[in-house]
Amino acid sequence: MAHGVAELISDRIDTMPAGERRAAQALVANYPVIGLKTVAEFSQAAGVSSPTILRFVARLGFQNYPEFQAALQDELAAQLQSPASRAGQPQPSRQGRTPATVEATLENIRETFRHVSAKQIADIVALLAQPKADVFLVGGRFTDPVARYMAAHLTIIRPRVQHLVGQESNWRDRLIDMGKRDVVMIFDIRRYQESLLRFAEKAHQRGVHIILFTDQWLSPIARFARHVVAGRTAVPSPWDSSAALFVVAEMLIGELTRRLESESARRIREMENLR
Amino acid sequence: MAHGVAELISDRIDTMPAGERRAAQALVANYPVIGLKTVAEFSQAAGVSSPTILRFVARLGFQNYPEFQAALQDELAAQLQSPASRAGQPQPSRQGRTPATVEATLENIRETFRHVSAKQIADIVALLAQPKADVFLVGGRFTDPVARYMAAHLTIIRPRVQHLVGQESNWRDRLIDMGKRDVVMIFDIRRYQESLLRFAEKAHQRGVHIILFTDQWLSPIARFARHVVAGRTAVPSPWDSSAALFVVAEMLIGELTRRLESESARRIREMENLR
DNA sequence: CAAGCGCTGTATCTTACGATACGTTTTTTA
DNA sequence: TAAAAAACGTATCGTAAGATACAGCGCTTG
Repeated sequence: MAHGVAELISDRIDTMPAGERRAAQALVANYPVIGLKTVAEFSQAAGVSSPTILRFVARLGFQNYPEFQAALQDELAAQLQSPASRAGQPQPSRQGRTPATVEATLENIRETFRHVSAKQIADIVALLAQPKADVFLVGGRFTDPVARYMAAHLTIIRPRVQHLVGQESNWRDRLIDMGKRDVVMIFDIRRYQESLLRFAEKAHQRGVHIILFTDQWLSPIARFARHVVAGRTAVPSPWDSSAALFVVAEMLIGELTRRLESESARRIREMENLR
Repeated sequence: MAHGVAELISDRIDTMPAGERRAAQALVANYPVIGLKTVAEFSQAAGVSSPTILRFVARLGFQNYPEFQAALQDELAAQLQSPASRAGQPQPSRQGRTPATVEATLENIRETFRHVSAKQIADIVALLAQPKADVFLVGGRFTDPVARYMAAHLTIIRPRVQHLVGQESNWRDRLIDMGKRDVVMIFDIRRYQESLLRFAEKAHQRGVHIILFTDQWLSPIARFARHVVAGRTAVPSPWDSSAALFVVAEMLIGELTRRLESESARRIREMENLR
């Protein structure tokens, strides 16, 4: 039983009363910096009183607060001196602690962006920046939340954003509103959904710009798409990972916000006023 | 002229008298841990007297010793969050190709998992693995899609999963179904939503296990939560990033699936038959 | 070599930080 | 449901830690 403070906490957090557990969680969330501050600051960050902090460190086995801080400092000193934490080398220690799926996800994100060119990003952002274009978003069974996430942000920085929800028939009815200068963003990873393919084909026939977010094996919708972003989805798990597409979505939101800076800033200000 | 303390020192060390220079060297030698200790300890380690230490920090431009320590702590907090900036040098390799927000997101994910213990994951998975427990998910303005994503998967591998949608009043009506052995998963990052807090408080009063997914500054809901997962959300963008929480969600889904392997496999097979 | 200036340490003071006693509220158990 | 136990926060206290005044010493310079 090593005496790393963090390990002490995860060992004993179950036996702690509510207030002390809050202290523990606050410390873990910003480990270890909060513990180096004064009791008053620590207690405020954790939302409890000073005595609760002191009872917390006492429960961890320390005689007093300075002793607790000394332990954190020693730990920190050891950590900063070990060359392992330098460079970008993968930490040997905590491999196995982090599930393999997370490691794979990180690599998926990196690999995804290796295959997305700056020009492609610029082109997509340019499409989305057109103020007169209507923008529609739709996704599949597991990817629709990503579409929803993107829609939630887009709605704020520009007008005419619609997330298509519910049944396929609902989407189809919206086709009537789509024209040549409009944009549809479709999220579709395997197993690819027939309904999305049918919808994409009809949208394509109306001349809409289709931006497809799919996996590396490319949904058949790629056939109709103006832009295709292929995210890596494979992880050692029964499920595919949509994390790479999620990060792509966030990145596009950020880039578009920058591009529309002046206009969206004004728009956001107006929104605040309406509250 | 950034005010990194280390840079300040190397800038001004030449203009310092002998005693203060010894202080500077001692600090640089075990940077920054010595500076976090008391003036007395610092002075002893440097082999000078206390007032010399105080004159030293005054020369660096700090009004008093606590202010100096606060600067070190802030620096440390920033450093621990993005080891990329370790040596102080900017990233050499892939600048320009990958947007900075993506790099930050990758680091956020890594850092998030650095603060999540294996035990905590196991505990949460154990809660979610109870077949008789009802599981509810709810999120805020931008995080609700993450809750939805998780719900979409959970629904498949276990029964009694419900995503709470729509108005706050809708959620409240579901409180009636929640009991001591049930679980509520809440996603809440700043700006924290009052409505979620109110809901969490009432759920807590009913004895429900609350699992909170928040940012590193901890939503006030942490007060009521049995488990708190603090994801890093800061990116160089006007928006916060929920990607780390998204990856946490995927990881939990994967772990739970493994845990429920036999049962969920049977369940999935039955589902296939129903198509 | 002597005089002046500046740096440093000792001693003292003051503040604010950690510790604790106690009353109130909450939770648990009979 | 009531009684007992535990936990939490408020208010207060003692002390340790940072700040300062001042004297001694060394170093530089004329």
